[in-house]
Amino acid sequence: MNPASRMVYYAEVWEMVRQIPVGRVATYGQIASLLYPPEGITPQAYKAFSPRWVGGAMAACPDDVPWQRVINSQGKISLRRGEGQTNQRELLEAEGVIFDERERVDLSRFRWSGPENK
DNA sequence: TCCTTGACTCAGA
DNA sequence: CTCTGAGCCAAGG
Repeated sequence: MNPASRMVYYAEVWEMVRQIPVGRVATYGQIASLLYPPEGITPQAYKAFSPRWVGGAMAACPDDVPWQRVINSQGKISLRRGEGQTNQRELLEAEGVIFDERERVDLSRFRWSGPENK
């Protein structure tokens, strides 16, 4: 897959993430499932790896993307290796998202319901 | 070209 | 519900 296609995909991810309202969170897999696979990617490959691509997109996201609202399917914050603990949790708490004592979010309560097919 | 790693997920205990 | 382990395909060294 060429770099250009990947950038386009990243841009789509960011666009989707920007639609997550304040006080809500979404999972990597959820974001991925809302987007169409990049060109030249088989459905199987997409299913298997899209969550990590979303992660990759987050790693390179612009400042106007609320990356902190994207967490893993367990409701926990995932950080890139070596990346020190950021204040992602504080950012979310400031938006009204509640973390339990194990730094976990109750997805059944804060999970973003999707683009609402506006 | 080969080998390791990955902001993940799902199934099984 | 929580903890472990295996697997997914591509990118990067």
